[in-house]
Amino acid sequence: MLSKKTKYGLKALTYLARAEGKEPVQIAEIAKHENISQKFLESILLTLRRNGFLGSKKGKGGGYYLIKEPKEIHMTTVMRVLEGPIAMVPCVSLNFYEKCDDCPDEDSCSVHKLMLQVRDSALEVYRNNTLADLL
Amino acid sequence: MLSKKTKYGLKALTYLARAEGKEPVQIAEIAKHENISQKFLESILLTLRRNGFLGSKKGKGGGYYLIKEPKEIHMTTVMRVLEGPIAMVPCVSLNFYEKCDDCPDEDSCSVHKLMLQVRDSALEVYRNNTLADLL
DNA sequence: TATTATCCTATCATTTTACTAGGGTTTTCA
DNA sequence: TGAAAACCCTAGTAAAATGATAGGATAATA
Repeated sequence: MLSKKTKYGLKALTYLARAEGKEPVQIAEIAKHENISQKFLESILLTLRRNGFLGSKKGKGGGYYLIKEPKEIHMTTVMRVLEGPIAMVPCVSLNFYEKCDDCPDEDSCSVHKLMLQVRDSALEVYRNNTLADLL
Repeated sequence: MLSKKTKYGLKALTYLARAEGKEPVQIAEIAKHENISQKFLESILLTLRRNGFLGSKKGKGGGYYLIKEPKEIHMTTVMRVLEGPIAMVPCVSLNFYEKCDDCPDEDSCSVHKLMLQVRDSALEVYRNNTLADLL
């Protein structure tokens, strides 16, 4: 299941992309429009800022804004930051690889075989989508 | 993340497929070979039996066995039984559809748009794989 | 009838998730 | 200059899911 964190993060990014070129957008405004708990959204926007997706401005008239063009924001990176590994098992993860404790041989493991395909198909989707594609 | 339940279930099915044609296989044997907690595996095999994948025999010489040919066991059904919905959000689920509380309009929802593609790509993989393909 | 092995329910510890609390800090603007 | 606006940051917490265990009931076999 997609976590709410990721879901809300994607919605916030979309909202900001639609408001692009204008003034910074306040957390409260996004939270209200997208029906998200404001405090929770605050923490999500914070991680998006720390990971280079958003800029922010403090004080009155402040808020958040995209620091890249929507077409430069790839879903692979968004998903990895918000949701974590794209692979469903660590032993097929490109960026978070880990060997299974139990499994002695990956090559003969049926789970490995299947999840490799699932990972590749998900990656293809994420690679083919930027924020601009979701507007 | 793939749950251990699904992972172990897949491994058990694979094990049984490789032992096909022979006598029923005992839980203990599968648990040992695949490094799975026996009691946990017991409950998994039980749900696989209840969902029509396995047959069982009690008493001495008993155990579990496949009741279909490996090539008749599709990953879509296995995944749905063990892991639940294939979709990452209920609003794009074919078999477990649910409307989102927050989202007023699915057609304009960026999350919906993206997750629809992810679901389709995962489905394609699962549809193209039977248990026989994983051996 | 003793042994083997599945069947079944309940419980439990751990982890993750989704969220809340409660301030601190910076900027703006009257 | 000072009050209000808005982001910054850490910590905590309730609920749910997960992974596993306990303990016996039932059925088949020899």
